[in-house]
Amino acid sequence: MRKNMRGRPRSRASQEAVLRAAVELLEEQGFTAMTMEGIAVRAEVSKQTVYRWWSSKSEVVVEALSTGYFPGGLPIMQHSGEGRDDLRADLRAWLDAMRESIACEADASLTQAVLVALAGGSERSAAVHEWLVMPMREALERRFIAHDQRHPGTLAGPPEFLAELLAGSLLLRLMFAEPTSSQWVDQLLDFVSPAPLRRPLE
Amino acid sequence: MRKNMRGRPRSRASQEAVLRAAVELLEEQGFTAMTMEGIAVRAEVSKQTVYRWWSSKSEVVVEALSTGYFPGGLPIMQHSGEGRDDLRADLRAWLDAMRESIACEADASLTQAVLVALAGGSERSAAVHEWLVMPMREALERRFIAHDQRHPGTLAGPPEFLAELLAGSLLLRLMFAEPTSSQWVDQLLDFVSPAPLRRPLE
Amino acid sequence: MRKNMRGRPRSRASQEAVLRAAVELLEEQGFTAMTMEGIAVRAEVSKQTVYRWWSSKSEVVVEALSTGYFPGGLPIMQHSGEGRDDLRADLRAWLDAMRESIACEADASLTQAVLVALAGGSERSAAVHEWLVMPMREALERRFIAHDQRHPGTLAGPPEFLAELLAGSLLLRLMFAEPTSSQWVDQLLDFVSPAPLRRPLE
Amino acid sequence: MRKNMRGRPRSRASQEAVLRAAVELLEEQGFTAMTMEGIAVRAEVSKQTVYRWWSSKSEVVVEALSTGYFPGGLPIMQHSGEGRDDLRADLRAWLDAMRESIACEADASLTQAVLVALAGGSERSAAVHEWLVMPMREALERRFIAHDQRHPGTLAGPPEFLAELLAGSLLLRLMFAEPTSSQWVDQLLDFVSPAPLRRPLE
DNA sequence: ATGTAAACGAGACGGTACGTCCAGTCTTCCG
DNA sequence: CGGAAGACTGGACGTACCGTCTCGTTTACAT
Repeated sequence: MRKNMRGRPRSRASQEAVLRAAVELLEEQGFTAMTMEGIAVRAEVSKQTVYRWWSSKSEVVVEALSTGYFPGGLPIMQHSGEGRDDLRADLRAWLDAMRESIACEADASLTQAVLVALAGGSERSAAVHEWLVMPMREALERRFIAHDQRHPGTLAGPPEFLAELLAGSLLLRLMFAEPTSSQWVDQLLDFVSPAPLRRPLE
Repeated sequence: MRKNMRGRPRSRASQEAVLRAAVELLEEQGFTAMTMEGIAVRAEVSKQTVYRWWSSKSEVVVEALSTGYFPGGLPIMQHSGEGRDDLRADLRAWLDAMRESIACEADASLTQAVLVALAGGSERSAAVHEWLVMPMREALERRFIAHDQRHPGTLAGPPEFLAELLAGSLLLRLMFAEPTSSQWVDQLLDFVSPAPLRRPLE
Repeated sequence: MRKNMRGRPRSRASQEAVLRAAVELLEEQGFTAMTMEGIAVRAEVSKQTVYRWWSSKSEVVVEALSTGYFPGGLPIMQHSGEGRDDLRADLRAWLDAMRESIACEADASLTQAVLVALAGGSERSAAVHEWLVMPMREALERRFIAHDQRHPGTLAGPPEFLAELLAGSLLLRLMFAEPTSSQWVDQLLDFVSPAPLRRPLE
Repeated sequence: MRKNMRGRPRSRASQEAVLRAAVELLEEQGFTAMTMEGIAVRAEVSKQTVYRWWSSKSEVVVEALSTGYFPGGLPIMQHSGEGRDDLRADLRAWLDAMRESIACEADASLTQAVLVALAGGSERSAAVHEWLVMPMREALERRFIAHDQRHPGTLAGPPEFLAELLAGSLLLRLMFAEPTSSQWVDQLLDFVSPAPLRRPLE
């Protein structure tokens, strides 16, 4: 049984041009300053075509960001490798990357843009939460769980809590462009995994 | 040396009416939907009078919130009293209050509104950070410090870190209306002060 | 020599549906308010099919009206019959019918619509003139000529002039929904044929 | 008792610029092609200012025309002068002027524009009738009455009828750009005032 | 008491973007 | 190929606020 697709099919070129334009303008002007009209002009597409597929600015932005048009994206926690399992090193690498993101104008404005995008209503709120907050939280959580399995009892608390606390703190700092010092990172590392790297020294 | 104050003095009534109107509209419509024009109408004041004293919507909102026109405000951590010093009980009380705030539509939308208000520029960002984030963080910090002085070594980490992590996590949950369970609160308590209140009982 | 007619032949059903829809919408909404899109929808025909055969709204309307889809049409002057030749009676009958048309909302708005349809350019102007003005003028003229042949010298002026003046006056009244009284009709009759029917009575 | 006029007064400059722009565009593009947006741009006025005072294109045009922004206007019947009283000469002069108007592109398109303007509704219809039809009719009527008083019994009919018939015929010819020959004018003169130039021959 | 001067209300102004509508064209599939 | 469906560009629509600008009015201090 085939599906009967009458009428001119949706133009992939237009769709992509809009999302690309949205990200460009988001970086250049920020969420509040960018306009639907501007997106259409930049994408060389009629305004009607934008409104046909997205009903608001935030919908365009959310789709653009959540389908990978975000140039780079926030740093995600990496696992150090097969044989190695150095949580402390992995965390430090990630926190350093986050430190750059916080200092980076573009990243900060993108985060703010996303926040503004969610201000409209709870539907959007959920989308943003799923796209911005959850990935960071989950990446951290997976890493913590892995570490906990290999070195039981060396974490300061349940993996999901550590993940949530860390994510919350970092996102808030990102939002307010509150820089993180290397000292702060050290303290954080000690806090999350106090034992594993200290005990050997004893 | 006297200051020469010619001309009609600023009307306190107008000033208050504007701030009151701003808060009302913030609750009713959210930050994005409310307008300077709407504020003027609601306050029964001419638009020019609003612009004479505040140059933008976010300035009005920030002043309104930071001078106490915020109806209620977020719960703040209380100290259990002179003789007593039960961190666990104080934290639980505060976390329960936060749980209600998170569930409360008005509080969540106000928090979102405030966060959005900062999206415009870094000047505002600082004001919001100072008004919204710092108070929570500092209240927690003070409490943790007090506890640490009485019961050294029983905190899971440096007071300022615990404060920041907790504040970050809670604000993020508030922002996204992510509810907190009592189970979650229990785990959090165990996490923050694992030993001090339990071990002595053993 | 046969003409080679390849492909699917033009659908008569579609053509008629379009013209019918055009007249319906003309009556319901007037010329300005009706749209090509609306015609297509009402006729249950694709927009392209409309554009394939008519290049503009006024073309559709003009064809619809000039091929008899006009419901009713303006009253036309009748000849009283073979043996009889009462110009005065015929004129009175026709003027009474026109009086009703002028009072009739639908007729007036249709006339206005047709006039508006010509506003675009001179091509259309000619078509409308031919369809709306000429018939009335010619019917009157024929009648006046017939009368003049039987009763020479009893008309107030050359037949073609009387016809033009009458048609002009009546169409203008129709256009502006300016009602005609029976008194006005009397005066008009006296004016057109002052002597022929009165003097003999003296 | 003074009238309290609060608020910034209406700008006469803007008002005039809009009406002037409307007439210019009417001549250049015709009624259908001109747009509210175009009027605003041409008048160097914001679109909102146009809509503040006129709710539609036809309102602007009608006001522009009825307050004298019409460049020239249709020719009006003149009285030949104090001592003289030559209706025939006056009529001939006016009909010659009308002949030029009919041939003139600008005049014809203006007349058509006015017609289109009235198509919207009966409110406008009345305004147009008052501005376009009545003046012509009344000027003719006044002249006929004057002539009738001096030379009773020399007119082909009641002054008001002659006026209406003439106006109707001429306006319809103007509308459809149907030219008038000098021969036609002669016949018309004979028709309107059969006696004055005929009787001497008797 | 009488200026003088700033704050006030009212509201018009030039703008910008909104979100909708329709004109025409183009692209795809079906009969 | 004709026709139905419907996406496309383009541009005007009428509205909502923006932030600025006159106005006439009010209110307090300074003569």
